[in-house]
Amino acid sequence: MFHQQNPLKGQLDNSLSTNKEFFFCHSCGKQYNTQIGYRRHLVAFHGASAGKPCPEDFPDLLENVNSLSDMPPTPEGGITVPVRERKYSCERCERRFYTRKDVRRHAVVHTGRRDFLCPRCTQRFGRRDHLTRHLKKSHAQESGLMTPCPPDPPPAVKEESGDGGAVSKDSMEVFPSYPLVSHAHMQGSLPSGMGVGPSQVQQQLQPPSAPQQQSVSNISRYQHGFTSYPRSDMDSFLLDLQSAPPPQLNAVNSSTSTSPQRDALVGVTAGGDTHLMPCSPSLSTAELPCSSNMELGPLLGFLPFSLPPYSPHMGMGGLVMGYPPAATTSSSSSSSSTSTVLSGQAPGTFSFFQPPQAHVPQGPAVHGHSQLPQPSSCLSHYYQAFQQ
DNA sequence: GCCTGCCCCGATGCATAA
DNA sequence: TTATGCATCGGGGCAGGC
Repeated sequence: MFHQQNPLKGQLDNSLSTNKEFFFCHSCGKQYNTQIGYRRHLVAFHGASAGKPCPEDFPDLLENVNSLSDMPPTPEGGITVPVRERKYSCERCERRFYTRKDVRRHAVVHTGRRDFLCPRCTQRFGRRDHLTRHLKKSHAQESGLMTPCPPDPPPAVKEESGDGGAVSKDSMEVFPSYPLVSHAHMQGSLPSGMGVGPSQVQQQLQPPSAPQQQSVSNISRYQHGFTSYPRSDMDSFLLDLQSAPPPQLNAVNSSTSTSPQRDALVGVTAGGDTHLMPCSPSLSTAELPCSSNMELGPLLGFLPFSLPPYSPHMGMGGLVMGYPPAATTSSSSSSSSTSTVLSGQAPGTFSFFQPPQAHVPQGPAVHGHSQLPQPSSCLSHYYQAFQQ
């Protein structure tokens, strides 16, 4: 808790390293690997909820709490807050912040936009730094595997180099190819940033693309202890894929395809009767193509199967770059992978429309988001970023 | 001064082992 | 069922570049 600020800091700093430190409860002798666990223990057993985790050990807790309080200074309230004015307020919620940066960043809460897509999984983030952190924490190993393929363990699938922008220098260093582009669009719009946890997103997302991009070793990691893909979901999905009729060519050929994104996925395996899971766990790493000849862009193109589309109304407005529905259909039915589209090699597939009109490709409706506009595909996070 | 990236911190939700 | 671990979310702060 706060009481452990100083010692904690060092511990947290080490949290990402191999040096595990522990949080010891002096009251009951329990030991925890994480600060969170320790704090929850305090709350549960030592009345920390009242603001007194372990009073005997940490008398300065309340003081720290006060100093960290988000409440405005209340002269009579006894909360001693540094006299600093929150000059910048949010237009939508009256909340105030110290800097404009904070206001902009806060806007994501209202827009629900998650423009920062993890190239390794379907996770999306509203903030660049969160994505960066996610990459470092959750995909660090994969990034390590991007170095010249070691014979053993099996190499990871390297991301196809997209023409998308990098999310950050850091991210680029870790993931030189960063196909962020184009999907940000759809992501954007989770119903609302508020109350939409990762798992909720996952429930809307078909969980697949991540494993498709994972090495075998990494897949196991996703299946275990990785909240982004509940194991049950992943298992069922894999079963689904394996039991499903091979390529949805019929879907491709027919306009009844339920999901353009799915079509896009089919495009990945276009021409063959390969399954939708080219990189499924069953795929030996020897079969994993090198990044240089593997197009993974399409894998990302289908991500938000049933996600509520990006809503320009919820966003900051401005141009939205995307596929017109028709173009989406045609491109998806084309034998060429959508990566060409994503890489902008398919002139005419992109269009600007402002805002996306209401021709909603009615896939399975996402409950509770009927008010949201349709999927306006392919909005580069850059575009969105510029809108801010 | 502003913007951006990064980090820290607390809160919270989900998954899982006991 | 509960306790715990892990991940994300959101706000604050700092440093560096422009």
